[in-house]
Amino acid sequence: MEINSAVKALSALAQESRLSIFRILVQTGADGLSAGQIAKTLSIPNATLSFHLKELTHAGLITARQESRFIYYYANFSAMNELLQFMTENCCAGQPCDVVTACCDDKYQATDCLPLTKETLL
Amino acid sequence: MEINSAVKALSALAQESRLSIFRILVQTGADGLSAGQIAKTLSIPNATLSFHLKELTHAGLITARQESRFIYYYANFSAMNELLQFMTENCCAGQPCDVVTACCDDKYQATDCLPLTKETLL
DNA sequence: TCCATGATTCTATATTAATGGAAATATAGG
DNA sequence: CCTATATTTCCATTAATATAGAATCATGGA
Repeated sequence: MEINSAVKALSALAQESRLSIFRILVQTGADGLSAGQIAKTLSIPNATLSFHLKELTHAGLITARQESRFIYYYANFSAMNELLQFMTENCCAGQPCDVVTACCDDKYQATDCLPLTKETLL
Repeated sequence: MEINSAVKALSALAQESRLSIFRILVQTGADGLSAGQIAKTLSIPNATLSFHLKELTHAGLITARQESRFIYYYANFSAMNELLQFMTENCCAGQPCDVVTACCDDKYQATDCLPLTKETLL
């Protein structure tokens, strides 16, 4: 990841409404939520929400999928992981710790650190 | 962590100079760098750097330590970890993965996931 | 005390972003 | 085709942030 993409992503998240939107999408997972559901949940006027969704989309943090009249938005987990990795890259010059950042993305989970779920916890 | 702190931290990082400053401090670790060293490394005018250092400090992401005429700045790793955790909290409603975010902080490393360093790798 | 060095504050200018009502667009069902 | 619903775009207002030269403050050595 290059710094410009990271700045775009961080700018997108550096706003209360957008951070809230992103977090509920992270918590919702792959199915996502429609714009209307988000607007209702967070009590944000439609026009304002639309503006914020565009910002998050342009930053690559969320993706949209149309289903009939509804547009479902869902978090882009690999974008999030790339951002986390970028922020913590080469932490402490590699010593005495390595950085571990992973969320919902096989690519990261498999190579760096297996997540501790109820299933994998022995 | 509450959302206002997270927004402050993200706003602080959502700027190219500040993100660069933060990253080299993350990479430098506990010793940190003096304002002058940072200014020289990143070719940022003193007044501008001072402004950005204040922003990062107010956001809680870095801390300063005076040593004679020099002021050393260093990353606040627990603030960073709190932020990472806030962003990924309750990811996918806890299924099918758990979130792992940790950097240079025993509290996080010990409980969630041991870092894979040359020493701990087997 | 005087000077050099490191860092911050002051200040003015320039740039960018947030907000939400109203109008426009798109889809689906009757 | 007409209407209801879902969402976006347009727009004007308001507010916040970035930049860096010059002045100021703080520390330590001669």
